[in-house]
Amino acid sequence: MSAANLRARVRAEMTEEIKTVAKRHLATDGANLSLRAVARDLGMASSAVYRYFASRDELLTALIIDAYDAVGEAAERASAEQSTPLEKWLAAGHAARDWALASPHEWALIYGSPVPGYQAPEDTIVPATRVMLLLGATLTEAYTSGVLVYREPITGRFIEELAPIAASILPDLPARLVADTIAAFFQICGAISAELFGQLNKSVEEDRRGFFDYQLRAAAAHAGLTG
Amino acid sequence: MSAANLRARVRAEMTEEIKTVAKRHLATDGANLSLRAVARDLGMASSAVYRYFASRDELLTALIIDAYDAVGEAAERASAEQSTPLEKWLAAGHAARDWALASPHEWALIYGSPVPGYQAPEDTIVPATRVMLLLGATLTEAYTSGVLVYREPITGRFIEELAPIAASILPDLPARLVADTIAAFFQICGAISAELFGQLNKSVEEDRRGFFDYQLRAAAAHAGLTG
DNA sequence: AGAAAGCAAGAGCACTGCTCTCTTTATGGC
DNA sequence: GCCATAAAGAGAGCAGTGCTCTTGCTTTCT
Repeated sequence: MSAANLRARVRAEMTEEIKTVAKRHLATDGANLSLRAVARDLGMASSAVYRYFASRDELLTALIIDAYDAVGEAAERASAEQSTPLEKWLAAGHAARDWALASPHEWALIYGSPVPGYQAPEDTIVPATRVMLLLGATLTEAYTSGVLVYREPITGRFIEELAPIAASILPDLPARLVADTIAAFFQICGAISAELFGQLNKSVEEDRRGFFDYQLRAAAAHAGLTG
Repeated sequence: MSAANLRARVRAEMTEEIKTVAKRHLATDGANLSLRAVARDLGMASSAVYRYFASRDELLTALIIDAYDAVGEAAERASAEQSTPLEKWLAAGHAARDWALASPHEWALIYGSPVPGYQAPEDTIVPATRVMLLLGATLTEAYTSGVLVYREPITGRFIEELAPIAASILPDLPARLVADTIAAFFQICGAISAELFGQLNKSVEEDRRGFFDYQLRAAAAHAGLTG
């Protein structure tokens, strides 16, 4: 083992350990993560943590990236186990919801209100689009295979704005379906956040999964995916 | 003026003044409201504020109630100016979005992630449902007047759970349309939050209103309201 | 008028993010 | 193998936070 790599490896392990403890704190104590408390749990001085993360915001950013990746991977994995586009769509949505229910504070970190003065850095936007791209890919598969009933193109300034970006990210999908992908993603996030943040106060308690499924299918149907 | 009422009136004015300053701080400094900073702005000791609000959470709760009322009133006012159900629906949605764009931090307070250990008290749930009830009333009008094309009832455990509450809140609406009302409300909140919290990173910049309108109409159409 | 209640101020506690200085330890060139 | 250098940790300290407690003062009620 080259001695030169030892420092770097120890540093990487320490960084990971800080994130792990921070996630545990997030899960138990909620969103107001205390750097000092994390340091205390690790048996080190709070100032030492600053050797790894320049600020509390930087630690949060790292956690946000991990969270995006975690939901993304959960959705992709669940989706991959299915065969038809609608099944993939539903599996992805339910996987995202399951992940959110299991890690509510991490969900709040990424899809709740941004932390006080926090400004999302560039590093976060790529992992952030992972779930949305999965939905888009599912629609693409349905569209190209003819399973999806495509109504007609729509017009509007937002469609013109969207078209160039759409062509580079989801090249085989008409602009309307790209708009539908984004809208569906927002709808799904909205449904999950609403459930998680207590918006459906007692109106549905037992079969929240069923209600979410209804909304998931509605979003799919609006894009023409009825399976 | 009875001297007995003087105290109460002064107290009410002071309470209002604290809320006003707190809202100003919220608008400029973001969500991490500092009670001490508010007190400083009012030229009083921080401990004096505790005569009016038992804790920071209680102040936040008061601001949350005001915010719910403000969106609710904006939506109701805009809706009342229209004549057809679809027009009312769209007006309510756009009014909510306009309010959110004008008061992003207050929107975050009510529809973003709940503050750390914050648990919504009972006082907030009535004003919180105001916008949703408006959507439900609009659908009721469309349904009873025959403008709405009602497909067929659906089944599901969540519908059974919903039915009794639905009957007491929106008595003239079939359970399916109550579910659609809630789903539409979640979708609209999701669309607004996503736009506000930066989820549509540069994909749509100029015509965000148009994209929101598309989503609003999609939610209406799913309930059978095409106007 | 006197007792009771309401209000404001200040000090203080325990906590936070963050910076600075000081000491120890590991690394890389000679 | 030695030694300057860079990295890492520890501790003190600053300015800020929510909240409590005690101390006075003022208004209200009896």
